[in-house]
Amino acid sequence: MNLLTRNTDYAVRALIYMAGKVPARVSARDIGRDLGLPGPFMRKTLQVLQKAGYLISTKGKSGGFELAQDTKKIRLVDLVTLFQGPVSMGDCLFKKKICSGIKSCPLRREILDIEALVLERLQGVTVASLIKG
Amino acid sequence: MNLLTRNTDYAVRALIYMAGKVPARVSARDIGRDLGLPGPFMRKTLQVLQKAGYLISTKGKSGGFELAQDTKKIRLVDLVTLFQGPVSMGDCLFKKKICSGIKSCPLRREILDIEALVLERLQGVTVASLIKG
DNA sequence: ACAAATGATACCATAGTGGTATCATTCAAT
DNA sequence: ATTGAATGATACCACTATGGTATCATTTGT
Repeated sequence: MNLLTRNTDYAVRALIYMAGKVPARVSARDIGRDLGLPGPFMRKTLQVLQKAGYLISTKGKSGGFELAQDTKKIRLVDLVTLFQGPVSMGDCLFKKKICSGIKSCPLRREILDIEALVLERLQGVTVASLIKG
Repeated sequence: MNLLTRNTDYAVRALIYMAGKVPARVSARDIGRDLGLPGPFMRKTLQVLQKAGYLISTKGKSGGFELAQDTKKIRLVDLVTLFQGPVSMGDCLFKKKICSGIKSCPLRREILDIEALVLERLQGVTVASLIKG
């Protein structure tokens, strides 16, 4: 079990990296090289971040990516959601009709409780707080 | 993301089912039928529980499975571990040498904190507490 | 014109998961 | 003794998510 996938992990690391970068604009290739991560995959990840509004991209020679938002506003929970879908830890119970008759399945309630805990924690973490921490 | 896999989920449901069963001995087939779950898969799951010491199995006609332990002693965290491996949410960071230089990677610390929370909760839940709840 | 960068896809390999099938073995009932 | 019903132990299959590569088009500074 893994709370973060590589995708999310790489995104966070890239954002932290970019926050301390002057000049702001960096290419995916360079980030990949500096962080020791596969360049093409990093690029795909950055494109997702761009589409989501976290980055501004510039095409052409000497192009690249730069932060579009204050790192205080980029929450870990949103990055997880972006790359891994909504944070829900009890999907299987809904899709299958196992619990159909039982309104308050104790197992499901327990899982949802834990999910709420995790969610709360993830909401409190931002890229900025990670840099400070 | 899912905290429990089907395997674990089925195991928990089967254990709850068996706890309220008289006579104690039930066949995998019957459990599957009564819970609306695939029989052969249920059987495989029960065999894992048996090997782990949670169930006693009896072969032959009118054989089946029965609880080998007090439901108070069967913790959810142990079932998760049994079917899904140790509860650790930050594996990727260790295997890859991303964090190698940085001793106290803030992202990793955050994930480990959350992991500890989840672990604590899972340790507090038993089959017995699920039945009561 | 050219090189370097992103945009957008398509593609591939691998692993985990859910599930089925098969054969051997045991045991109760007849 | 024979038979049927059950587990023990595997082997196998299908599907999906994930990590990662490759390709072609487009943009842009030099």
